[in-house]
Amino acid sequence: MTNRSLITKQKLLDAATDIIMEHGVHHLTLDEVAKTAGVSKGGLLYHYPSKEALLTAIVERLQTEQNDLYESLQADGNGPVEAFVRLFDETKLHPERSAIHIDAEKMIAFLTLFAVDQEYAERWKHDLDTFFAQFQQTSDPVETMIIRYALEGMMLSEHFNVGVAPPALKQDIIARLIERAQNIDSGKTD
Amino acid sequence: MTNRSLITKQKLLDAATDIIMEHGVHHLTLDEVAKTAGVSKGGLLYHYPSKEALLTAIVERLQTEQNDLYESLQADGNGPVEAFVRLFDETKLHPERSAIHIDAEKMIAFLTLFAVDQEYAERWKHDLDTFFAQFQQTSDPVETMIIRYALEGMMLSEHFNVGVAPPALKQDIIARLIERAQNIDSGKTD
DNA sequence: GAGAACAAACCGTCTGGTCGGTACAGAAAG
DNA sequence: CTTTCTGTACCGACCAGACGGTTTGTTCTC
Repeated sequence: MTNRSLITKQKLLDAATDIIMEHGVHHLTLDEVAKTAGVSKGGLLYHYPSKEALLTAIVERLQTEQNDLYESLQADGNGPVEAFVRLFDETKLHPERSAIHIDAEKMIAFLTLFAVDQEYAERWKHDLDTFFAQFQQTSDPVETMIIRYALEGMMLSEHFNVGVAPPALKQDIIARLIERAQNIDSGKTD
Repeated sequence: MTNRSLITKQKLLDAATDIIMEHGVHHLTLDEVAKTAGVSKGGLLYHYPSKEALLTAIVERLQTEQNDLYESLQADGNGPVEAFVRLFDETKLHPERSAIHIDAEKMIAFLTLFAVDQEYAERWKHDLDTFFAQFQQTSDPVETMIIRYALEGMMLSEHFNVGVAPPALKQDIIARLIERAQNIDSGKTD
């Protein structure tokens, strides 16, 4: 795996992610990905021998990026629940770390792939299950799950631009979620 | 529109919804819908002259079903926010009203269609925006939005069966959401 | 029997994937 | 130093199947 090869692969994954985000999976064709990445179709299939391999690579990159960010947020002193909340507002908090930043929109790409084919969901189900299992071990599992669900619903709404909250309200929502997350992390049962 | 025709149309919409729910949009082909509904492809296209017409009909049915249920919940004495929460737990609350019941899973079909093609989202964006606008007019817009987002995130999780809460925990979550919804509807600012 | 409701063969396009070939960088050979 | 060889990276024409939609014909209902 030379450096050149690695760059091309990144370009392809970026292109594919962009297409999903901007136009929806329906437009995610091999020709379109290759064109967007500035690579020929043959070049694409040289690196990712099938569409499924490409999709797998997308999700795997999202997975590791998110995990890295989550761990760095915890290393910064955030509790597990608060770190999760800040995952969704990372852009504004640490713009300098944008290289490893996976924003809420990218996670949508994840969910979108799931929606297209249920079999996809099965493949990463275990990883996600173990990740979310910790949220049932906090000082207030009910509130923790509400926070988690709220964040996921929020990014859903934002992505499809349906019934979105005005920026000011959104800030208040995040603030309240962070406040509650801190309470949970510090063991207060409210 | 004879009675026979109406039954066939319902069968087709049911089949299409089922396919989306169980296998994902990728498997939603005209042949598959026709086969599942026990109708020929020609029969399908007689009623819905294009795939887009079929998809439109699906979403429109979901829209009206949900609106009907929401209004009947409000007529039962639930406040606007509480009614929205109960929308997601309707099966257990009013099993006898299952005919007009639109459960969380069906709403996923909605979102799934959006995921496939962003252009789809535009078509119903206005309707949804006006529906959700009322949630910013409650006694506690921040909490109202959190409740709404939480419910949407919850059905997302349930549908993809990813990191789902055990039944007992889920009950507690719904209970707490209803409690808060009642507070909001009754004007308590917490 | 007339129109509505449906069946089934058929067609054109789109798209995932194949395949033979090219460009080029470096190693090996002379 | 020049030539030859080799493997990586990439190109683009082409193919086969899938899928949306058409057309033509048949059956059911009134």
